[in-house]
Amino acid sequence: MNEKQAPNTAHLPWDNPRFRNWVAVAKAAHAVERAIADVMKPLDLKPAQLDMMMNIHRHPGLSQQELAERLIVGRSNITMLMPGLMARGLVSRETDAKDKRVQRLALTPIGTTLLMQALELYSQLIDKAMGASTPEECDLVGGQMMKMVEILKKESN
Amino acid sequence: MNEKQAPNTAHLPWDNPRFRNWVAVAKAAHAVERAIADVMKPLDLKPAQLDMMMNIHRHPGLSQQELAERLIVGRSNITMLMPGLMARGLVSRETDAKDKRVQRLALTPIGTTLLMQALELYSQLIDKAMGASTPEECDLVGGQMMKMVEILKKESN
DNA sequence: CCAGATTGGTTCAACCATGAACAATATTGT
DNA sequence: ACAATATTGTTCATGGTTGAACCAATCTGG
Repeated sequence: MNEKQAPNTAHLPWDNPRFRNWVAVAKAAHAVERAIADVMKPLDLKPAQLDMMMNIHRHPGLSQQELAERLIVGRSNITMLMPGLMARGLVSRETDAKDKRVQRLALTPIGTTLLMQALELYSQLIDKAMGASTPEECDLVGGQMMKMVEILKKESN
Repeated sequence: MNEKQAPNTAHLPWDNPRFRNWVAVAKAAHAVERAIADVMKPLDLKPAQLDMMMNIHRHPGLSQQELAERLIVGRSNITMLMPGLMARGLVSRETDAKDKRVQRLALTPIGTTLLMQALELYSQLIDKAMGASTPEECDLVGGQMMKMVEILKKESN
């Protein structure tokens, strides 16, 4: 009946390979997030701001609503972060002419420059962290993750 | 041989396979985190609390310091969450006899029961989300992630 | 034995993220 | 045309997470 005092390994979800492996993913994501925060301190950019700027760069002119969807984040979150980025002249915002409700976002030249510096650091960090993986392995990992996001998107409707 | 490392070559970091794929990992982790929060609402457990309980279950008698290290989280975070879990009778805490500084944590029977329910839901969610992946693919993904955590742990010292 | 350095934990103020309630603007059905 | 409805973004109160400052217990090296 009674096992040793060592780690508790009753037969439950730990036997599930998917579950066990996902826990590793979650932990890695958390670890990288913290490492990113460290690396970005010199640029005074936080992970959330970096994510925003990355998406604005890739999809210039998107609305705050679209941005929130992409980041899987509440709309109010965008609203709260925008003033800081605009005050630093990194992001510009103008109301759409056709629909005065929507605010269209874009990076300023200064924002673009800063983003490039940040991405360089980001990329270096990831290269280091994933240095033990071949490009093929990385592609497989990334592919699995994209599938997951798709499935979750469908589920959540 | 001694080519410059091209600071501003045409390499938008999205050309970097590792980087591009990592973004997918981060997004999936975020999406799952939010899905977990939803699924756990009936049990009134938040992801952070769930993570804590999972670790206490696997390593009964660990200290708050050790727990914080495992979760990659500040010590104060543990301190702030403990009262809630103890008030609900989910986690017990007692000061170590040999070293009166350390607080040793354990799940109560109630806490264990609740954790099992939570893990069942968690496991189901992950099974759904990773349903498109074979166990082998999951193992590869999990393996890569564990390598990353190891690398980052070394780097951060 | 004891002064200084270390370690485990707590407190606190600051900052982030969130959802609900709201205002302004579009869209739709009749 | 126009009253319901929906959508976009903001405000606000709440709760989570953090690092620095702090206290108490322990360890270290004379």
